[in-house]
Amino acid sequence: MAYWLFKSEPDKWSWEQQKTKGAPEEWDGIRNYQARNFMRTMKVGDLGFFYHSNIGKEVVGIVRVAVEIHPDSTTDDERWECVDVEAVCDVPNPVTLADVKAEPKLAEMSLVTSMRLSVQPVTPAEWKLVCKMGGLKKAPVAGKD
DNA sequence: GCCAACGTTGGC
DNA sequence: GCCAACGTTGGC
Repeated sequence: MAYWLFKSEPDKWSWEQQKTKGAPEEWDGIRNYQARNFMRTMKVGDLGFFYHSNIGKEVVGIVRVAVEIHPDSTTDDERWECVDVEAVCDVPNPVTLADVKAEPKLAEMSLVTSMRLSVQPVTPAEWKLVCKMGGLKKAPVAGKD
């Protein structure tokens, strides 16, 4: 079981839309091999941060992988695949990019080191710390319902 | 809105 | 298989 971070521009697909959906939604539109390769390794029950890029630049919620890798329905190009994710809970105090950069323990986070990667892995230590910074009393654990 | 970083494409 | 040109992402 693993932890991830999913980036979305909120004017394209926001956390509010994800929550309103209330059901698994395709994480489609990924056109980057590295990001796709990470999605290929995801398992049902893996958890991820929902990050708003451009507007907000902050971690606003937590999602769960609900459906493993399958073709991206928004393209006929068979190279592009995606997973489905569903909203789990809010991050009560959104953790901004500035917050992450200001925390030495998070200096190695992909969010900082691989700025343009839209789907990226998060280590268990990073997961716990960002959950704590976000005001969650207990960090959700991947693989549990 | 600008521009730096970086991934992808295509000519050779 | 190199590398210049180009396109996109995303912070500022």
